[in-house]
Amino acid sequence: MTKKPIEAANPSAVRAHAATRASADGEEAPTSNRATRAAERRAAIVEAAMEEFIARGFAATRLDDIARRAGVAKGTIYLHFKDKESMFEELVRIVIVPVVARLTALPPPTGSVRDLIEAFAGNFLREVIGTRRGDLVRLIVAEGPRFPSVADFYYREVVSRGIAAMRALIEVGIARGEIREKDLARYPQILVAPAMIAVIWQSLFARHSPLDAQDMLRVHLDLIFGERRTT
Amino acid sequence: MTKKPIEAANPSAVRAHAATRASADGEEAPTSNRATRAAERRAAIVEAAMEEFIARGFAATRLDDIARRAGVAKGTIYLHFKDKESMFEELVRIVIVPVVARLTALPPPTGSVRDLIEAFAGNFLREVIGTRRGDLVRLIVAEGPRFPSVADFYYREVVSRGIAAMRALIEVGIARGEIREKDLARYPQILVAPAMIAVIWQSLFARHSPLDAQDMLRVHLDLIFGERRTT
DNA sequence: TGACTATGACTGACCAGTCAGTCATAAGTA
DNA sequence: TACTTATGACTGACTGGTCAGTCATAGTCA
Repeated sequence: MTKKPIEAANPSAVRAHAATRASADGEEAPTSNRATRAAERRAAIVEAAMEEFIARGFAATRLDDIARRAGVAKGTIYLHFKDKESMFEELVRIVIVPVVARLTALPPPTGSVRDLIEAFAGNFLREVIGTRRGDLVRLIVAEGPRFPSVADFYYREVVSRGIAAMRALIEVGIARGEIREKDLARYPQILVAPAMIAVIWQSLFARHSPLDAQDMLRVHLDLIFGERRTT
Repeated sequence: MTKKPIEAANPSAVRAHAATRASADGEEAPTSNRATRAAERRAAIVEAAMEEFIARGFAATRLDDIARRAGVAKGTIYLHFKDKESMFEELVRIVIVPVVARLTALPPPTGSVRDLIEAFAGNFLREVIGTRRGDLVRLIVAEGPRFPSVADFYYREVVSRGIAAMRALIEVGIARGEIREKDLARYPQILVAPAMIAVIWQSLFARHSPLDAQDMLRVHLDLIFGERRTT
């Protein structure tokens, strides 16, 4: 059943193997510690899986491709993840959580609400819009209906928190007289909408007509807070 | 190769056949005209395909399922469409075109810019948000990167036209003094963003927390045009 | 050496696309 | 009109290829 003779007669298999290891990434030092190695491989798999899922979507992604890209055999994937589905679900968690953590680590509440929101938007711009992470958001929108657990997770960890945080900020803004439109507190989605549109625009239409997300967000904040004094 | 004897001995084949025809849809009158029949079937296939593609995405949709849902044999699909991919592409065209046609058939330009935009938003709300068509938009966002032709079509027929139309309206609004924020004309996306968010929200998060899209759009227009006199 | 980790050939399920055959209807004929 | 022949729309069993997941074997570390 196995092809031992052929393999024995074909040392290139070993060479190819070693080559894969070495060439997968230029940096990979042969870390001795076992746990470290495992963690590195897991990270490589996650990275590769994200690339593939973003590029092809869940159903069309082949585990063979993920394995090849990660410089790992297919079986290895199954040492880290139960199956394709749970790999996708874990992947989303693994990638989203640190982003949320970084974004919610807001600077101390100094200055105006507008400054606060501007700082937040700046982070979002840097961390999400036009990055691999932005593509992940699009992927969640795409696969959400087929992965209720992913949609639930995303709603719970990102959307509901984000909405709540924005609502709190808006309420402060209204109390301080920075924001006129009182009903805005009922729809924090309006505050966030252009940022989401920017994310989607960058992955779908950037090559038709590029979008200056930063400038657009500025205009949007002008709309909400009134024109800014030209600082 | 053929199973003539078996079929001859098995009249159920004929019965099954007739049954399929009759039971496919309760309404199907035995239209006599051949061309009419063909058109009906094509429509049934398109309808079924849309349901399946929306529910499962392109890659995970089985043509067998589309055929069953349309009450048609798989082979029949290939009489109408070249293959799965071009079926998907044509499908998007077939469904999008009439919607655009209806939405761009604007009422005569009476009244304020705000009234115009409100009428448009009302149509959009009725025609797209929370409907099967809205799900199709989500599907385009999802599959766009893998179907450049679909993304291109959508950009050309829907996005660029929509943006241009909105920009024109905004410019009139600015000229007439209805809209303060002059820079808005540079980013008509901001005007449209909450509507898009509503579409996506309804397909992903409606069950977590329903969204009153109509009210939200009203608030957003208040933001742009200023509070409305309580008519 | 013994336990743990990694490999990749293999299996079986699944599915897009095909095509030989059927049959309702249209066209032709008397 | 009534009867025969031609057409092509429609069917669904079948094929070839693909791919998730398995597992016997090989390699590695402590």
